[in-house]
Amino acid sequence: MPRRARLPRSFYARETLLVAREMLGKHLVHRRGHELLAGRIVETEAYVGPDDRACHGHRGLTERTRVMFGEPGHAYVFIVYGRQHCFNAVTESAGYPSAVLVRALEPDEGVHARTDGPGRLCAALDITKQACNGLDLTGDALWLEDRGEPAPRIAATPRIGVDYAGEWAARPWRFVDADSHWLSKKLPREK
DNA sequence: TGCCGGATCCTG
DNA sequence: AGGATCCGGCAA
Repeated sequence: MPRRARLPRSFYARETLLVAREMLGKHLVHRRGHELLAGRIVETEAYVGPDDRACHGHRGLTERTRVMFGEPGHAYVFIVYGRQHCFNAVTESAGYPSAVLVRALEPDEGVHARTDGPGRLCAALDITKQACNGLDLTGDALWLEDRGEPAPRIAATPRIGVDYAGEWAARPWRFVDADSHWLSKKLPREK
């Protein structure tokens, strides 16, 4: 069995909006012992630098956001509302806080629970802050892979759950596979 | 040390 | 529509 083609660090070390779009259609894979838990990414959000009021890095470097300020191609996993874990891939360059949140997957290998929503997909893939925050995405535990599938049709909307961010909340930095049935929120109906 | 808000989810 | 739930960040 050939080693799976993980996305290289150079994939992540680029403009966050571009990475967020290109992550659609890639597969997120978590190795848990002998089994793999995986899903096809159908929804992402970009969090872009210290000026973005919705980005955790906006408030500066803290213990919670340390990974986000580090090298690209690492997992930034945090806990919200006491119970939900959220998975991000760190982007751009060290010192610049930016990441792509994965908000929904289409389940494939080993996954039976719901994967629509950032907290649900982490539960379904057994991604936790304790075990996964800071993991190198070019390593053997947690990674993204390109299976050579055609790029999906992409739609952009404002990000979810960041109304506190003022004008930044309106920016269309949520990206979805426009043809997916596995999104965390429905798209506005097409004309 | 204490308080407050949150990149969500579930129930009713 | 509203409550659960608890950690991190900041003020004191």
